[in-house]
Amino acid sequence: MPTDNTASLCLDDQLCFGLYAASRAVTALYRVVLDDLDLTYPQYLVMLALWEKDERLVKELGTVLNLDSGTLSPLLKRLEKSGLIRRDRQADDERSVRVSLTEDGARLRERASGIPKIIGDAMGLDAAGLARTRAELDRLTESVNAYRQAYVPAG
Amino acid sequence: MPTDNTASLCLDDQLCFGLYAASRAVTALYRVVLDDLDLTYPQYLVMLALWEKDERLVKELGTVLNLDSGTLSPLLKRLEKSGLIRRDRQADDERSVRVSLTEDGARLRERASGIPKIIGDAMGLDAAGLARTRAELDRLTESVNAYRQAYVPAG
DNA sequence: CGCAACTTAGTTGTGCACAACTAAAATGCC
DNA sequence: GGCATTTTAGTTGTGCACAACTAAGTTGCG
Repeated sequence: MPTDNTASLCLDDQLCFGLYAASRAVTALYRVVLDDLDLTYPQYLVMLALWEKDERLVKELGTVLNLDSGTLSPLLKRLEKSGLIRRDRQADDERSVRVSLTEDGARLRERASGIPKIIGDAMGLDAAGLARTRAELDRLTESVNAYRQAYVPAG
Repeated sequence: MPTDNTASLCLDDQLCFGLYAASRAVTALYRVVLDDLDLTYPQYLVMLALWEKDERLVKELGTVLNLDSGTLSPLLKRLEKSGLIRRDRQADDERSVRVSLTEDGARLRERASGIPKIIGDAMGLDAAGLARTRAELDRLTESVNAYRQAYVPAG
């Protein structure tokens, strides 16, 4: 048994592995839940963002979800192909692409309305526990990202 | 502002998105840290498992890391190609493949010894915070996995 | 104006994850 | 022994993530 968890090369001790495992477990649950809507989890996240606020630029979606165009472009193409979104070049700035919901895309929101409750139940946390864990993870994400920005290899 | 976070179709409120973001942030940090060792994060996890206990069956690695052969087989092939591990069929059970460290693979452990501290520092948590968050995530993973096992679509 | 610098999407290539499937070996039951 | 069942790795195909790059449009500065 290591005396210092923060410096052990042991799988079980590491928070990062817990994070990796938890994230995959949640995604696996989303997979079975979203199967009915024919959405993947990242696609669901894009739909969430659009249900919250329609007509977003690709750039905007990238900022909100922390994804680059290398991930978003093909994903959005698939959502367009399945008829949930439209993509059109902005007239006043031909570089930008505006993503908006189709009728089908907007309608899908109702069918998705029960999902947050399912996921919440599965996590077995009350509202306070959810908020607290979420806050902790947000803090951790920010801390790790800040550290990475400042990180210089072998320094 | 929604009155019930557990049932809102809002991106910012959802723990699962926090989890997804945190997991990707940590992986991104590992990417720059592991660049020096020419390992990806999942490859590093396999090496961790082998440093802890050498000579593991593929099946065993799959259990420990929660990965199936569809993920592990090509990953192990890459580790073999880069000279860090060996793979040989078990003599007494030709179905099984035993994965073991090469000299280079074993030696790499020393170069990796500083990594847990870097990651721990980046997370900005003391030992108690790390242990607590880890325990919370483990509980969450188990709860979500149990729920998924029992989940019947539209039920 | 002219052109370099920047911004925005998209493409290409690599490596996970995972579902669905295959192949081969071991097990167990008659 | 014979054969269905199970176990174990591996293969194939899809969809993220992300680095590196390209293409096209916009901005800003001389």
